[in-house]
Amino acid sequence: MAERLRSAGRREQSLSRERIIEASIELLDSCGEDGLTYRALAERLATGPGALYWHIASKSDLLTSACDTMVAQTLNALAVTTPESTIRAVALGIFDLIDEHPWVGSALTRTPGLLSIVRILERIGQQICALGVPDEQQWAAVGALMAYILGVSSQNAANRQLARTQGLDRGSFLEAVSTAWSQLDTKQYPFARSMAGQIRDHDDRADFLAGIDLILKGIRSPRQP
Amino acid sequence: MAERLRSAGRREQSLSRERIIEASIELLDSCGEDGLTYRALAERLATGPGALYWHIASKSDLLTSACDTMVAQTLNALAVTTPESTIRAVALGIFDLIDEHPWVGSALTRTPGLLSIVRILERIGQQICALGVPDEQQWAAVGALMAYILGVSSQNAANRQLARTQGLDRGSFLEAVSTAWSQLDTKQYPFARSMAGQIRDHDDRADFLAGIDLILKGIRSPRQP
DNA sequence: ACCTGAACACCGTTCAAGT
DNA sequence: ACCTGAACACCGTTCAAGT
Repeated sequence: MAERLRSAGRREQSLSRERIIEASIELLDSCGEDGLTYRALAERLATGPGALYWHIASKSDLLTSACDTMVAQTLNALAVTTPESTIRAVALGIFDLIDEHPWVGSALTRTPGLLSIVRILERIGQQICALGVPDEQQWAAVGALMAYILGVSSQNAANRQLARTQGLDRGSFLEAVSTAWSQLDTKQYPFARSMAGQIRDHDDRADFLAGIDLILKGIRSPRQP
Repeated sequence: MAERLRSAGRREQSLSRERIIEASIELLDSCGEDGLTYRALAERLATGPGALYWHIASKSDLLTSACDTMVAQTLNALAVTTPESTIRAVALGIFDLIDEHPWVGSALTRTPGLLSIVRILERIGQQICALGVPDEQQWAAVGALMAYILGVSSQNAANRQLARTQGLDRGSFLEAVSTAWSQLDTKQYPFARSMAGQIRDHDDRADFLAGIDLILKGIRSPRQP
């Protein structure tokens, strides 16, 4: 990646890839995923939509880059300690990132091969190696953790977004889900019904970590008997 | 400007929710997620876009219903045997469903609270109960499995879609990813580099099942020492 | 009740024309 | 090299008007 001049002291910044991505993140945070349009972005940057195409290849490029900026920031802020607690820290870091910026979740799950994905995978992979997991089991271990982290985080983000769409806060939303589940047919949905109560009071973050520990336990435990 | 040459196929059945969903599934399968538009759907059904709104509330409703139809079909086709092998069967059933119909993956992960999600959760939950998992661990166990199944399946579907976008078959796509990873910076990405070789030859389905077994192992193993 | 199709209010993206 | 803004080819959705 060729570096450009970093003398950013100018008062009126001219358009640049960085500035566009920065404005995109602001727009995504304030208006959600649907709020990011070239027209709104152009207005915010006091330019025309066509100008953006000089710096950004497409909307997908824009979303991907914005997402990668956030992920890189998050990962850089983490301290590295023991392997297992580092894995937990990475997991929680991504969970919180997506919780606060739901659009990161969909960007992350929609486009594979993303640099962001490799960044996260690398962090976790190094810890899996440090744990002494045999070579041939490393891929499965990292794959399971990646899928779980991205899967739960995105699901959580989607939940919040759905709640916001319906104008509910977290409590009322869970209450509504709980009620809906408790009214399911007893014969067809006994398990979902039995979970209805737990849904209402559960702590997303704690449950998320419990799942991570479950997978770590599977990774740690001896080979299948 | 373009004259309509297509003699609209006569409509033998009158419009109905079921017929619209059926046609949507055909369209989604043949043209992908972006191929489902009200205009294309209306043409296929020899009607106008407005007519569809009499039966379907919105596009989101349409996608959700199409997704639910597929999931219900898939789950109904599964035989129930022992708890663990039933969980594996559900997991593989969803994996294959999403592999063959990638749009199901994004519909499933985008909209939570979906009936489809409850259907899958119920099937898995019943098996978790049958395994004798203590009440207070059931939610974490089911949550981990759900997240893993939906996460990996959707990631896999996204990969295939990306490959198709670039006009590559599965082999060439994995080859490309493998090459990209092997060219990453050694200092920054040692783990991803070391996985580059394995990526090329790996079997998605086998890896997916390996992850399921990893989680099942975690569920089975005794409480944290 | 159900269908029609034009119209509305948007999109992402392109491109001749400017500086 | 970089920016402008009108224009193109689409969207989902609505609605007066038909049967």
